[in-house]
Amino acid sequence: MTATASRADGRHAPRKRAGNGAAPRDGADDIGLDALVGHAGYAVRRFQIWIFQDFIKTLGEVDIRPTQYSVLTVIGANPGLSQMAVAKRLGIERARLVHLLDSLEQRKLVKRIKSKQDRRSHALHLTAQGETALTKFKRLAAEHERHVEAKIGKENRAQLLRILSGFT
Amino acid sequence: MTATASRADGRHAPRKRAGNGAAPRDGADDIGLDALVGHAGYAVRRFQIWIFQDFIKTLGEVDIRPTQYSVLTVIGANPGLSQMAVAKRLGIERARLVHLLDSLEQRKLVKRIKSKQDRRSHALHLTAQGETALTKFKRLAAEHERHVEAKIGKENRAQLLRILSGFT
DNA sequence: AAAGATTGTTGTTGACGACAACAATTGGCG
DNA sequence: CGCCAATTGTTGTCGTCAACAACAATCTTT
Repeated sequence: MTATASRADGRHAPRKRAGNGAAPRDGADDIGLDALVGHAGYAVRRFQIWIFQDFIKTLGEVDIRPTQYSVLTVIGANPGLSQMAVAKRLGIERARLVHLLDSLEQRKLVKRIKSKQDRRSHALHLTAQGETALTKFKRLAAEHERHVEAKIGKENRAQLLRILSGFT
Repeated sequence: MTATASRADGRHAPRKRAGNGAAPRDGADDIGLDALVGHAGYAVRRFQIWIFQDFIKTLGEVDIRPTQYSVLTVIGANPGLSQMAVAKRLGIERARLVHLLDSLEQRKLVKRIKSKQDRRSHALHLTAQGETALTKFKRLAAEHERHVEAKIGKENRAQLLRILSGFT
């Protein structure tokens, strides 16, 4: 055999100080992402993780997660909606919404009222407690939104909302 | 009971044709999101769902998901990294990376080579098969990226990448 | 050499999306 | 009218993913 480190699989070395083939580099700081940078999905994923974590932390004192907040907001703005309508509007599976509403109803924030027009469906309403609570949630959500501004800049946040306005 | 649909909880109607209190509106088209619009997190979540679904579909023929793609890309660009380094760089739990690598190793795309410097860690490399496969994956990923451009516009995509460049 | 930290691994928990099946009810159509 | 298809809420399963906790093997520090 030749002296050139076998490589029985017969491929060219990946053009980047691949070296001996068993030398782990740690650091994790100077690692190039190369092709990964330039992928919109990757950037969006990382940002979405950050933004959700900040939301969860900022609304941690009231124990409200982003999805719960969106449900409460939609019901608050459109009382009487059916579960199907809420699910469709928010892009949530109606099966998933069942559990979300179970939780929110247990916490006395939401009521399911049996509709008389369509006895299959429920008309969703905020309770009195739910409305006052939502006011507080909105205040905390606004605080979270300010964190976003502080992170990416007021101008950039506005641009972001404009660019993604088609997905709401 | 009176004719006014009880409302024993005694609250004012939430200012929007709440009406009888048990009238579900369907449609799901003309539902106002009100406060939800204007939340960066909501727009980003919806967009992220869309973009991932397109990625999964576009790379469906090769059965590669976004996270798998990111792992392959980083390893391909930085051969010899340890699992810890990859996990830290991509913001993945090292526990999660174990399963990801199990899968990729079964498919002969990645090799775990026991390091001689630090016998706790593994040096990660693409196999020959993995390198040629990654080339194809990148071509499909570029196609996916063109879908994104078609969806939000070339200019907006560039702006998005610029705004979120701090999260890569 | 002993104590503490790191690496890979296994396991659990909980949120979440995707599906499938089901009972009750409604609506369409012959 | 009566029957069949569709809709609504519900329950359940499966797979992905983040967050922890615990552990053995190994390194590092003292």
